[in-house]
Amino acid sequence: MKKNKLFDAEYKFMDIVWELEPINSTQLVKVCLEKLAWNKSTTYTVLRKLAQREIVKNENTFVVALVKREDMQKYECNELVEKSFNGSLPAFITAFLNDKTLSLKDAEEIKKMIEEATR
Amino acid sequence: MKKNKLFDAEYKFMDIVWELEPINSTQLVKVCLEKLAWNKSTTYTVLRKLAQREIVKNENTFVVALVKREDMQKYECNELVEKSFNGSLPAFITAFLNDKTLSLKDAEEIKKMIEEATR
DNA sequence: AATTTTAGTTTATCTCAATAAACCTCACGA
DNA sequence: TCGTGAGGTTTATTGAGATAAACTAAAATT
Repeated sequence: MKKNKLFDAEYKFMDIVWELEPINSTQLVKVCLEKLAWNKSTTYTVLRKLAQREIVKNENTFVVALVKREDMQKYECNELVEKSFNGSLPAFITAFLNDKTLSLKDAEEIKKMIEEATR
Repeated sequence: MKKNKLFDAEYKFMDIVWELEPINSTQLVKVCLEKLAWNKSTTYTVLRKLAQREIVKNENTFVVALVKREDMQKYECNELVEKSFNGSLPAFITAFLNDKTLSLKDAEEIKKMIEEATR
């Protein structure tokens, strides 16, 4: 199992951590109950597993992400583009844009990014 | 479970089907043995499950994908961008390009796609 | 001091993905 | 006719994700 791969439940959990970190574990239990309908033990189990995988840390009852949202997003992007598109961003964009239209704003923004990333 | 979601093993199987379709099922068993080290029954099991989910069909011993590679890629793109980037292609590209450089060729290609998709 | 709360762990259960052995039927060739 | 191969299915097992009840110890509160 790849270290950074998050299963659906774990992703939902991390969404909460990323939004509220640093957060006291008892408070986290309350939020997970409210947002995910998880009982206390579920939360502690997921927390312990993710801590073992060094995705979060739980120190002095405070929970902090070791892998930040941006890092996880980057990982996911790369995994998908590598797996399904041979590492080709143009191929990804082709698939994504199929049948879609872009707003002028998004188009300008993307063009700017492309300029800046072009060597 | 979402109909189009492919687990790792299923994805590997579909890679083979997409590449070789239409393919006779006994031949498919041989290829899966060679490429994935699967025994015959594993292949027939995965095949049956995917047929039940209408991702492939197996008619008169010939196996054909009902969901083509392009369709699956499109689905995966959309799922990821929706799940992690609120549907925003620019946000996806920001995460993907982090620290990366693009070749001139890729940059031109992307710009062209962006122009064509802009309303 | 007794009780409650906090902050966990251990143990358990269910579902299902991943893989495959054993079994089955039919058709064809020796 | 018998054996083999094709083309499957049934039954089984293991691992792991998802969830949580029961248990535990320490700290805080009454």
